[in-house]
Amino acid sequence: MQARTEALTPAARRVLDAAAELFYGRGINAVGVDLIAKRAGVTKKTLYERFGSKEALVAAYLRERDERWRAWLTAEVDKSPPAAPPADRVLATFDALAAWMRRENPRGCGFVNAAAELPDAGHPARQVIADQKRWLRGYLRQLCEDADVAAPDELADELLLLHEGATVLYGLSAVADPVGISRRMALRALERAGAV
Amino acid sequence: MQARTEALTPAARRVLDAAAELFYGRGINAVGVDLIAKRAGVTKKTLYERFGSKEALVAAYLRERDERWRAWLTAEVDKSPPAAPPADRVLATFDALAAWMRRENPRGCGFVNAAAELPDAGHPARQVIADQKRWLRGYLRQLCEDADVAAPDELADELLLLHEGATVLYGLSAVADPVGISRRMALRALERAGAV
DNA sequence: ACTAGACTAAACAGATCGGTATACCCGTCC
DNA sequence: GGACGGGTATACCGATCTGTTTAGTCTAGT
Repeated sequence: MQARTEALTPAARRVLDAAAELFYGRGINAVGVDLIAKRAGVTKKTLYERFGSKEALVAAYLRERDERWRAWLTAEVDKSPPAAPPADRVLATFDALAAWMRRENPRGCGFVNAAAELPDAGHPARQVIADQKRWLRGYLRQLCEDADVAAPDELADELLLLHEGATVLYGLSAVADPVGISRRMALRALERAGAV
Repeated sequence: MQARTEALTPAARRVLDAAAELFYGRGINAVGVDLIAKRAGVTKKTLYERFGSKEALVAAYLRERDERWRAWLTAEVDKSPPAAPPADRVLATFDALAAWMRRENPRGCGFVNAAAELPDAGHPARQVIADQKRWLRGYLRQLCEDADVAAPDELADELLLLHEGATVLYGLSAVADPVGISRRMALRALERAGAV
């Protein structure tokens, strides 16, 4: 019922994989549990025994997506050489974002898309979405502090806004290289804050 | 069938109003035509005679929302006194955005939300969404040119990204004053471009 | 050998989906 | 006064929605 990401049964694993692909690719409300079960090679009974409800499955999908994104982002940031200036780590978040978009985010941020489809404040997925954005802002703020900028809170807000703006424009194919634009603006913000 | 905004039948007018409120408030896929017809005090027959299909109704909803936004934005920008520096007109777009969000965009950009729900590239609404973003970028670019900045295209990209970033963060309630953050960054970008 | 857990197969609710059909009412314009 | 357009009311279509039920199989651990 709880279905933590660790220790999923094989069938539950396939359900979550199928759900992730379908929810992200077609939208949450446009995908029924029958289709998910079929794609996973699983009966609805199993799906409901493992996840309890569609709502909970949606939340599990977002939770795992969040975990993957955090792991990817921190790993990419930690690749920058220790000798490099700490501001490079901030810029690395934009390079990580660009690669992430190319690889698994062509339709824009899964969390923003989910929020668009789930207006009900009581939906369990809303909590996951809020956590995701809060974590990212906290992470950016920490990087700013490490770079010894004057006002880390303000800069973190700006960087978060640049991340989100780039992601949504990427999904809309409205401009050629939204992440490049964001990175350029982030660099200027860092310079202004005396971090580079 | 085409249902242009001008010259709508009284019943069609009520249908479009009801559809706008429901589509924006609950999401497009979560709202059925039966509910829209009921809310409008209209039969489904009338709805289908006026709009032809749900797809077309969705497109009409977005088209009208776009018209309202354009009218609002240009009117607000044109309020800035003619004697003021042209860069003020660029900043005025952020003040207009802030007021718009407060008044009728609490759930974020209706176009971004719609795009999240309509992955099918052939959906008639996709065209409306693309047009909306293209128009906004063109408008921002024109304001930049009027302000005699060095690279109006680059600046327009940046401003568009700030608009979108602010809108999505507003919808997620992730930071306190996203439009304020955007406006602040826009001002710096204008200064750097020599427009102020 | 027994059992608990993970699973399949298939039918069944009751509601709602987008869309269509039939039949009728009423005001306006010619 | 007759045609016509805009509208109502109601029923229907097949498909799909989330979720449940009954019945039974297979496998791993003790």
